[in-house]
Amino acid sequence: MISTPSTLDPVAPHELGRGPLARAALIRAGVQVFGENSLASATTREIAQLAGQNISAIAYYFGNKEGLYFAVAHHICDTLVERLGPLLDEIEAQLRQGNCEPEVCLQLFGRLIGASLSTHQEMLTVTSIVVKEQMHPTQAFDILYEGCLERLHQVGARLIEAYTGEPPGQQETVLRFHALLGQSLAFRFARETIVRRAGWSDIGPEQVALIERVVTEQVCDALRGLRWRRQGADPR
Amino acid sequence: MISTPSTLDPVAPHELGRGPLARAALIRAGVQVFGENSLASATTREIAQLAGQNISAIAYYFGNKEGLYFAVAHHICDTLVERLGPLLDEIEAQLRQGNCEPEVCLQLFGRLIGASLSTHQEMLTVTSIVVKEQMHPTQAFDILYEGCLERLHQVGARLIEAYTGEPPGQQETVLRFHALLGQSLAFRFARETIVRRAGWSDIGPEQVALIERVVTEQVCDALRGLRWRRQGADPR
DNA sequence: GTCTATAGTCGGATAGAC
DNA sequence: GTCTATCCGACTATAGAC
Repeated sequence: MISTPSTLDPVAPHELGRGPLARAALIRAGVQVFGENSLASATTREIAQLAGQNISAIAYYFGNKEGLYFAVAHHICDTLVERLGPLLDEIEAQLRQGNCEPEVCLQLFGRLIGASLSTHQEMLTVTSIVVKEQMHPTQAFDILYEGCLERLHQVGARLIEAYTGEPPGQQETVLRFHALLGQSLAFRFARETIVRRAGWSDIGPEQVALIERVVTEQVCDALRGLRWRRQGADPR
Repeated sequence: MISTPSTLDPVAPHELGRGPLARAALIRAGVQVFGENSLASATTREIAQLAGQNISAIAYYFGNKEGLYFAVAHHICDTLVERLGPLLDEIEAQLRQGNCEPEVCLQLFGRLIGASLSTHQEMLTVTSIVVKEQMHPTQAFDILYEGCLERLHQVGARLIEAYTGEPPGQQETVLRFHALLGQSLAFRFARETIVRRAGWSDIGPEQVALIERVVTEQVCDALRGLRWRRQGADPR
């Protein structure tokens, strides 16, 4: 069980002035509270209290609750870009080189899928917000999609093309990547089901390692099967 | 876009008395409203209006809002069992027979994964409720899990065991099924992302057919790869 | 910039008539 | 069983002191 403190640790004082510091604290508390509640049912009172700020600070810095919500969406993008950006850069560099060895492609693909597995506490609440936006998109989804989801999908699809030799830009490839990524996302979107079925009390590092092995194997098998069918060459 | 009527069609009078009829109308409206909102932010006023019932009827039939929510969870179970039950029965019958041909296993598995793809309007709102329970389980998750999710997973895992010859009851097999099912669920849990990436305006029958083809192919390739590795026999 | 006080709204639940 | 009226708590947003 996660103990939810009534106030978060103060934001690390990276030489932020008191104003920006209050802003950051509110955003951090916003991630937490919007993760556990919907935009409508989250209360500014709780967010302010968790951030150790006055309620009116929300109006002052973000206009209103919705404004804070959008700021939270931007912060989530920053978090995801920070986490996935370097890997995406690396993959794009490889793709630009042109001649990407099949084994290298598979390995990069595995890392890409694996990187989407993270189950750190902050990632869990972030996931919760992203899922809500997937099911009932608001303007915040535009922020998430244009800020990180789109690029992740583009790079993933291009990696599939590089590995299988499919012509670029096919819709089918987009679907393929979405489905393969789903193998990984299932452990975040349908967390409780797998926790119960596997008899776990939590998804910790051991569990992540297990999941990663299984998912990587299945993803690679699926891609190998596709490549074999397209190129008639068994890569095993 | 889906136009949401301010009142649902009256519940088909399957010889229900007026009391049970009001009950059914409230549950149906509850699915709708709890699908679009969280338990906390859904309002009994809206549910009652959509059901064409008086607000007090909720207290009368279900005690309070939470009671209605649990009744909705039971109704979702009934819906899912109705949709998946016959297929699960068929698969279990095959498994009991013992000697299940590999091709038959794969075909059944494909149907199982495909059946989880449904994107009918009612299924979409049901999905929304299930996802919320996955991320923040309440007592309603017990109802969903014990009422249908568990059996779906058990049958799926046993089908994998029958196909690959894995020893029964391995945790790894549970993870495998969860991940493979994720390929299908991704199109319901992360609907908006694929809609945008593919440039669709909706996920209609054509789109479902495309998805089903891709997902089935990838699922079968993953299972074939596993079987080959376990049994050293290339099934192609 | 930060805080208190409060206006104005809304929703769940209940009492009690019919 | 069904309905109206209402109580009471909780919320957002704002006005304005400091």
